[in-house]
Amino acid sequence: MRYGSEHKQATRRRILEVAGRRFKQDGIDGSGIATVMKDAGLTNGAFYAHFASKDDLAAGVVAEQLREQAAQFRDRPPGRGGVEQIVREYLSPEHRDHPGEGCPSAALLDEIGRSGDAVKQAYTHGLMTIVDDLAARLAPDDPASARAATLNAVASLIGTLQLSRALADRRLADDLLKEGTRQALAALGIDRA
Amino acid sequence: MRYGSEHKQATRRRILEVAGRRFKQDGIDGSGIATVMKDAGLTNGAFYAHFASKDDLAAGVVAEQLREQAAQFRDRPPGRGGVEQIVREYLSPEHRDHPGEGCPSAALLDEIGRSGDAVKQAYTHGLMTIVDDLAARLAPDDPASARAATLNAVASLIGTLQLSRALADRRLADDLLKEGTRQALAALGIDRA
DNA sequence: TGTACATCAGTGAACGCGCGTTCACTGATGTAC
DNA sequence: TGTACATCAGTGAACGCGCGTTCACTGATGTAC
Repeated sequence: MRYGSEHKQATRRRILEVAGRRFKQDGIDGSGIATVMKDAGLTNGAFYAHFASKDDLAAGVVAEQLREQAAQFRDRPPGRGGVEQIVREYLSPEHRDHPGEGCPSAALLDEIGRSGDAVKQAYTHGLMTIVDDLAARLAPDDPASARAATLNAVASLIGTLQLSRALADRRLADDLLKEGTRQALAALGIDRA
Repeated sequence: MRYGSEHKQATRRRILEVAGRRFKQDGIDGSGIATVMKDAGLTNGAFYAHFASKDDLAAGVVAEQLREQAAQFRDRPPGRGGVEQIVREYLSPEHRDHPGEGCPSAALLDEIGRSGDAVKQAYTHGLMTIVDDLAARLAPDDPASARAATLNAVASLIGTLQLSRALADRRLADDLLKEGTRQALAALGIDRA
């Protein structure tokens, strides 16, 4: 079946999207290609017309997920107000309870750390784009100076969300999100009015 | 072959130990039971004389790893000085480069978040023991008051180490560890002389 | 003290299953004449 | 305008392999007599 010229790209995008959700829910190791393709409404054989290997897919997913996250962050109100909103939503119980729709870093960070160079490169580039965007909001006159502190704050957010997902005690997890929000806003120099 | 009464316990401990190293290096999903048993000098069939399932092993590994980590932390100098030492070693390039010998939280946190209740319970109990020990060092007169801030600081340490492992850029990863150390010590109220 | 037996940690083959990957094939569509 | 052909995204069966788990069996040792 031959399709229009934009059809294949659309399919590729659909695979990346459903794979992103799957990977974030079940892990990369925990997700099979046949399942991903079924989610995309296709059969397993079609996969290799779009990606060279599962590793290639993982790199593509990581890049695409961070691109989407960067775009979502850019849609927030400008300046520090937008950062405050990002932090509060990031460390919300809703985000904790829906990893499939949430941050790729929180869901996949230690698997990315164990992955090959292609995945790590894609991750590093994607994350630093987000960090630079945030630094520009926090220190518009000299974003470079805020880069290190921003990267560290991002690491804290990721660790806090992950930990809140791993705790069996709901109250403890809720308290951690609240304390994390307070500390993150303070570390970024955002004080509530 | 029948052995002395303490033999089986020793074998169980050996399996937990090698599984801990494997899991931290390759992930839980990424480690097979046959491989773990071979590492322990046994064949696959013997596994089920010690554990009910792979999940049961995972819960045991998580508990044991955190017990060991708590013991290591208790061996440090007393009070805040010990905490400073813990933070500096935790966020060292050596720790980043040897996940198999390092912190179970940093290596496994998002897999633990996806695990069943038994694993999460074991994790929560083990981690809170460590957090309470640290809080007692930081606020000997009222450890309960320091609990939330300490838990949050631990989350930050974990996220920072994980992120430094996922970055493809060595310089960036090194800088993150340094900035993370600075911020962690400040957040815990430990100022250098 | 010497012998027969019970115990049980560990062996190793086998189970069904899903994995990542390959490949001969299909068939709807765009293109050439 | 109508027909023949080339294209190529997607199908679905098959590949070898390692997974978690089961189980009949082994054989060195502790125990009973």
